[in-house]
Amino acid sequence: MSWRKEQRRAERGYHHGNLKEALLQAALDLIAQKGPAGFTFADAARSAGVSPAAPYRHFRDREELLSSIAQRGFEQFEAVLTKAWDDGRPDTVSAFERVGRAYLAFARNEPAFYSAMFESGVPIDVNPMLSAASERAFGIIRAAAERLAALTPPGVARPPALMMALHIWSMSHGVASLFGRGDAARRKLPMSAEDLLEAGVLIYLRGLGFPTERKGTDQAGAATQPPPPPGTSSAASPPSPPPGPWGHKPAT
Amino acid sequence: MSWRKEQRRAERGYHHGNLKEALLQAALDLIAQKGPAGFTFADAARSAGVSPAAPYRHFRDREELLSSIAQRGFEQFEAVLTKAWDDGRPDTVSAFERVGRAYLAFARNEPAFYSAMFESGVPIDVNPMLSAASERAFGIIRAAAERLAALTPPGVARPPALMMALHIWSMSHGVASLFGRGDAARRKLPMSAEDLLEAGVLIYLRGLGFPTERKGTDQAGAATQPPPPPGTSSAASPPSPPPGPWGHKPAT
DNA sequence: TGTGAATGTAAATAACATTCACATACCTAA
DNA sequence: TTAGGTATGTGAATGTTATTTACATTCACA
Repeated sequence: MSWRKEQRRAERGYHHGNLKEALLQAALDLIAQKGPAGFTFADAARSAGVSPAAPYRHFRDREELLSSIAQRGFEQFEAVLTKAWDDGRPDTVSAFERVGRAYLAFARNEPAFYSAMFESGVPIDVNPMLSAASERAFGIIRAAAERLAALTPPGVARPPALMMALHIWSMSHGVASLFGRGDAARRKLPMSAEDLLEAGVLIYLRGLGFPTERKGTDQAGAATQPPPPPGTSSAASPPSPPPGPWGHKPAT
Repeated sequence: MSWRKEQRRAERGYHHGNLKEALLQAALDLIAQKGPAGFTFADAARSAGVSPAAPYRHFRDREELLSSIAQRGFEQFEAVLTKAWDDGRPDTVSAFERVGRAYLAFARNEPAFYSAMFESGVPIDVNPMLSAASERAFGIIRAAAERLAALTPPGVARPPALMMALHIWSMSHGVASLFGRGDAARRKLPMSAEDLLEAGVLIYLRGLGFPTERKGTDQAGAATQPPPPPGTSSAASPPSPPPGPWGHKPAT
């Protein structure tokens, strides 16, 4: 009985009542603390106040628990991205950038989910439910890219929308993975990960022919406006340097 | 003695003679097979034909072994990138793209090193040797970005060279991590990771004002190849499609 | 050749994943 | 209401791993 943490019999009899949920939550907490590798099945059981064997009634093994967490993560991720995309309102480009920020915010706010999803070594294509959830989440990015692709100015080479989506995903994941989380593998940055990603996406979009000039702080430029050519040279003589995407706020 | 694999006493007496190297190599093989999480200290010892306690004479613990591998990985990585960069020959842009391909090739050819470096959960800033090696490797990308920054056409807003380097690194890592390796976390792609990254980098460079159809704007020797001309539209289908940024070779 | 340092071994401890026989609680059909 | 089936949790096992400790062997070298 030494494993029984704080649970009293009065509170929880022989049956836990909601063990599956409790285990998922406990695992999430443990991953947040010690990374996806550091989490142990036995620890999750301990947190939930059950014997080390109890979890096997709900998950085939440790990996299935991890896989379940990853799946939930993708579901929440999809919801977050969907909300950020907001079907392209108020305009495609600014909504697209908002998706990028939402991506990073998710990685930062839910590091446990993010690790489980992308860094836990769980194979996605083995579990159909998991890969479906992953596909749905990526579908948001892809849908946004499709809309963006339809707006690329003529006269500019345009990659397939899928490829654009993959580029954005790759850069987002790269930034999140290398610089985005506070805990593990921290690398010092002279800027915030958010600023880094935003600037990268803006440059990328400019490479696709989108006008990405910003005025003042951070409102959206309309994507349908006539292209004001990208900013004046920063090397020229700017009396008031354009507040481009690469400001220099201190990193977190 | 059951752990003694195939080693004969005649070959290796009481002392192994080169255990540290053997352990590093064994660990590398194990990581390549089963991922950085799947590798066990005991297994490495078994592979080397020594007792489970022997490795502790050479590494404080399992993590130090992993850390050593990551450090070596960064050293090899630096060498590879240095060679690819070739000090910007024959011209800065094509050399830059070659660095991108070399990045991906390293991730693909040395998945064990790459995992140890970026996905093993080893904290970089704890070990000074490790973080120094990491910095040196990134220094190559940064140096390349500096040179590139000096060439950005006037009239285009330009981010700091460091930021450019971080963008390229992020996209490279994102592509490598999400799509680059054959074994773990495989995601199906309608193109090769190499093509994906190359196209992404080209678009990014275009966003910085670089002409991606190579003409004598600022470079001495264009890249010996006819430019990957971004066709005006993906709808256009030339009779012999050039190996443009977004070709469609089947993924591996 | 003797000695200390380096290197390897064996045994022990503790934690973990996983399985299995068994215990207990819940649920439903008679 | 109750008997039995099912879901859920327990305890005790097995086998593996990380890590430590006391001890053994070999090497380098004075």
